[in-house]
Amino acid sequence: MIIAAVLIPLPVPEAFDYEAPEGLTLAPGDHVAVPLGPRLVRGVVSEVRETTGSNRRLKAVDHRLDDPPLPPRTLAFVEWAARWTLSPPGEMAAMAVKGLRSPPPRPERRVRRVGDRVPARATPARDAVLEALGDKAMTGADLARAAGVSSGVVKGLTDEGVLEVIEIAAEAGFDPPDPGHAPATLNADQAAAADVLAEAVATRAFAPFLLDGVTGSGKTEAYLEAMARLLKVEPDAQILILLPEIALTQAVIARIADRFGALPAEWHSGVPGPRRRQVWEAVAAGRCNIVVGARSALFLPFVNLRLLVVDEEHDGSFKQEEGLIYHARDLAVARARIESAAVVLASATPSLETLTNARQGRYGWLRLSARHGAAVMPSIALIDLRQAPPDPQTWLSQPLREAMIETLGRGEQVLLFLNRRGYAPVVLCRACGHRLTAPDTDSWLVEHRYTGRLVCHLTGFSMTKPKTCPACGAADTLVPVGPGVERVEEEVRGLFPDARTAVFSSDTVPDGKSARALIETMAEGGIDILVATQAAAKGHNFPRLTLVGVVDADLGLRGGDLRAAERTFQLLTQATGRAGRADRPGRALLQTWTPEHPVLQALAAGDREAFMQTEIAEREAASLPPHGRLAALILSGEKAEAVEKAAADLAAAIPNAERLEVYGPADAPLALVRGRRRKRLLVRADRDVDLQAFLRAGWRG
DNA sequence: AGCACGCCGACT
DNA sequence: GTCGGCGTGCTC
Repeated sequence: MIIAAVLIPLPVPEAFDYEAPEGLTLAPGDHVAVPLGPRLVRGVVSEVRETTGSNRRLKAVDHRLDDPPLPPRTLAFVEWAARWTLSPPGEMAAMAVKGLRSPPPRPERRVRRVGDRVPARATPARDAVLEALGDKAMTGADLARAAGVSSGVVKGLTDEGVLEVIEIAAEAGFDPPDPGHAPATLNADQAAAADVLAEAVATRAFAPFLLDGVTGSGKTEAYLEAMARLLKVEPDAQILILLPEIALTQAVIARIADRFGALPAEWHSGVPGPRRRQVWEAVAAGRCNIVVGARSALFLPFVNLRLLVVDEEHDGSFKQEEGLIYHARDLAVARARIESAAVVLASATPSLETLTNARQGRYGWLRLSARHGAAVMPSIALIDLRQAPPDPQTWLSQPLREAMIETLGRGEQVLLFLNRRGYAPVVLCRACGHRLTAPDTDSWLVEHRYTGRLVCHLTGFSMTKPKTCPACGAADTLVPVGPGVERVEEEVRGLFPDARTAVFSSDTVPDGKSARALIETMAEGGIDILVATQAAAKGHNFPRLTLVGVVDADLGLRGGDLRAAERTFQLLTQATGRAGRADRPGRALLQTWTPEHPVLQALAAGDREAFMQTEIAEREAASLPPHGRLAALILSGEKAEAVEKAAADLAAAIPNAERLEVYGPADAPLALVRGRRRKRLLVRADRDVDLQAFLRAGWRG
């Protein structure tokens, strides 16, 4: 009997076995419909094997589906990723075939002339239609518009048999890229990096790289050149470029279109379903060479994947934290290994993990030192707020204000960076000290003045600001505490009433279109002072921007997160890197209450290496990642005591084995979400311990 | 994830 | 006396 193991989109730990019915030949990667309880579900065959007699009665596969099968290496990657992330393999497989959920785009209906048939009765309107159409094929609507008549005339001619309707498959849009279309001139560093990459790709062996270069050093040109060389020799090669956010895809797509004279495929949650199917099928058929996408593009069915690029590899958005939990940067490296491909992790501020891999020689290290063109790195200085405190209820110190005056006086632009949306992060009652929080969640309500509401940034809950304190009932005692971008903008308007100011945050710029509009206005000099969150920190070039003021450089350093220092360093490097990109020197001023902090010292000195060294040494001393492994187990439930007990029982049940410790339970970072109490355990293990295997065994036992 | 079975309140 | 609430548990 032939048995097919089938991955089903269920939270079960393994594939289900089904009997392959007589006459149905199945292979791994095939899509099948299988009976599950009372219904039929879609699944992917992961394995086919022969057995003699079974100890268990198996149901039979119902039928095979007509979709292009998952290529063997894609399937291998899916199964590996499920094991690595401790996820149900069927759910990983479902993620890889998500693109097949919608039908392909509807074919376009066009009309054309049937032979030389003429209408029985000619009218001026009909003549105009036939004139406008000629021997082309057009959509009915276009034709009516071109002829200046109503669509009824076209329909009449069609009904009479003078015109016929034909269906044309919607534009597939996967033109082959032309590696020679518009080659860029590279500097020595870029050329060297492209050389190494191109050679590595040509060997068809797994080859991971860190592409390390400051903002503006031309990382993109370097990897585009490597892509061009690959495509020149192997026009069938496939390349995947992963970006941390959808907002960045348009810029990269434009660069690729310029360089290769053809649009790459785009893949992320914003792409409509029918188009997704088209891309999926084209990738599976090898008809599509370049894909630009967000993390889920990692699961596309490439058949000849030769190069992966993870741009801004340090970016936290690569980590998917809802539903299936995975880190796209880590999985990209795994996929490259399985595909025997090259993978490039590109960043101006690499993650400690990647930097450690480069230092220890596991990854090739490609360094781009020069900033492209004549621009120099901005000079960075700290403003010690203890020496120059802002006035009460204001946030800009005297030195920063003076620098703004100078900059504006030269007709240049200022960016004030504060990674905090809204007007004020906290609302307090002056009478009783009560802090307003969202219902069933212990996160603060953030005041937003533009919308006049109090908003929970975690759940999206919002309410109008109450007149009286919900705790003590006092009237008009609720006061905003601390600054958000809106409040800084208010201060700026007071200080510089004649300057044109704008706020850039996910509230003022909710979608890609408005973001592009605001970025364009800024780039053209239509804004003097931009107050922005991290939404504006990356990837944009403002030629007249010469001063970046960081309102609260200490913000990210509070709280005991493992990566707080690293993230702050990366974010502030990005933000300060906005200053002075063209021919004008830029400078950055960081307001801080703790100028002695190593992160701020390293930023001021422009010494990434020193900071990373210290940080790596600290992690090493504590055997924390990347020198050890760390897993967080979060338990949540309605009743606080029950969750606490379960967490304590679990902690006690985990043996404190050799080279492995359990910390906690303690309150999880979001201790109360939607009425559910959350507790967290941390499991730390040495680097060579198979933490996944340990955890997998743990929750079965 | 569905969709079952399984024990306790208001209805033809 | 039944219809139905959603609480556990299984699906090859």
